[in-house]
Amino acid sequence: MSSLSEQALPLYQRVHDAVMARIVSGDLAPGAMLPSEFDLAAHYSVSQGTARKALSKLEQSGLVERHQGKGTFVATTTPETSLFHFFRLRHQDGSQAIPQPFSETVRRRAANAKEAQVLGLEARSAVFEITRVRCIKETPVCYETSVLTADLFPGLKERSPLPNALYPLYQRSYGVTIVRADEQLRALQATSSIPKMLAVSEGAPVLEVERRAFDIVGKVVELRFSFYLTSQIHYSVSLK
Amino acid sequence: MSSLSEQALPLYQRVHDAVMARIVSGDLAPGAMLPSEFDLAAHYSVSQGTARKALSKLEQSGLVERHQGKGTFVATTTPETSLFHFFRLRHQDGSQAIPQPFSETVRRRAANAKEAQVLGLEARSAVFEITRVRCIKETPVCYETSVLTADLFPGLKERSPLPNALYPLYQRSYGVTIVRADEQLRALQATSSIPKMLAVSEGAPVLEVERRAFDIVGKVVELRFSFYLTSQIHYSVSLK
DNA sequence: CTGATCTATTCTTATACAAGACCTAATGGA
DNA sequence: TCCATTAGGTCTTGTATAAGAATAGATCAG
Repeated sequence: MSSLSEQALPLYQRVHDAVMARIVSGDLAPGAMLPSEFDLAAHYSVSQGTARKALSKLEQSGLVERHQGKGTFVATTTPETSLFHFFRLRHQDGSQAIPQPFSETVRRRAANAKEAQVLGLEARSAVFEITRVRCIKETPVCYETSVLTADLFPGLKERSPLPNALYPLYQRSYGVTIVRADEQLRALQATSSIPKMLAVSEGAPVLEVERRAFDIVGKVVELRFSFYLTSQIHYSVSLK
Repeated sequence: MSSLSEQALPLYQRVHDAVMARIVSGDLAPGAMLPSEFDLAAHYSVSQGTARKALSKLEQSGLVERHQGKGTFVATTTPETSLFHFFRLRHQDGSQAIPQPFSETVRRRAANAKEAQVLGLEARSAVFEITRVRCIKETPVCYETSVLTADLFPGLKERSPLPNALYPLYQRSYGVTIVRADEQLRALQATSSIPKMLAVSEGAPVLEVERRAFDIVGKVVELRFSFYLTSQIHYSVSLK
């Protein structure tokens, strides 16, 4: 039997934590099948119902998917799911708007003070900076800059051009799963390099989105600034 | 025993649906205590564990709150909860920004085409229009217009001035519980009456938020347009 | 190739006991 | 007598287990 050391916690919680640790560590990769309820139960010396409750908690938090008769699997952040979750742009008719990459630059540089603080790094640590302009039907609508801890993404620069959706890349190639993103939105006037990149006049209204993307253990992995033109599209969110 | 007619559904699902119906109908009002697991079990001729599973589902969806040793209660949308959920404004330091009402007008008028369609009304049905300017520290930061189906909120006009948070009022005085809100955000230039109301120059960038607020059965109850100045504050959202 | 059967999985339901909250009445000291 | 404290009882939800049903897929006989 395996170690379920931490006393005082309910059994199902301890099993939950143990399985979650295996997922977080990468021992159980996305898409992998988990042990069955009975196997888990035997392994941790609990009943099937208790193991089941642990798995149900993991399912609730979206970490695993369950299929009757088939098994339980570590959730895969498919491109679709990722787009659906973190691409908040919609056309006026409500359909999802997916701006296509138009230009892209990836460079490695030292983090500035804010970036180091947000990403939890030493001052002036190495980061990757991804700058992209994205278009909808030939019209530029988005200018965005993503900053990543360089150590977590070795060789990222050589992968350019990067795919439209970055998070599936993070997960598949680097084992970094983005599960949450906090965003701050403001309306600004276009200044500095933005008017040129988005082909609008100086002072035009743009929607600024500052995003912090978190991995499975709650660490900030990416700091991103996006600037959107919202004449044809809008940012859509559901509060519940 | 009560009717659990619908066959083919699991027992716990049928109990869940039956209890949910009582909540939706208002038979069990917000704050009311539900029958205990054993009472429910006896009433519907199932085991305590099955009744418990039904209640757990209701808890997951946020419809009820459970407290060990005390009981299960229909969830109350407290002012705090409401603010926390639907007030998305934050100061730069991340603390919640709560703009205070500065001026307010409430009038009854006929719905325009879009309002009638969104609210699911006949063309030109009666609606209430609430227009407010809100301030943070004497500075106007928000201009908003809410449109409500008049039939659902009798005597609303006479209640002016309305409280800062409207949703607790909807719930306590009219039995309308807001559980979800979809929002569309755009960056616009201030035009028409907005520059005057918010004391900014024509063409200044403003954040427009178009909100549809849904009640417990998924019906749109309120259509709201808000215009924010985002120099001191921002709109904050967490995607997960 | 088709259909029956087998096997492995999750899902549903039930039962027993543990733990927490609260009320009440007994207790004991001032 | 009065009042605060405490112990017990009872009602509540929480935790753990077990047995059987439902589902999906593989296997095998014909």
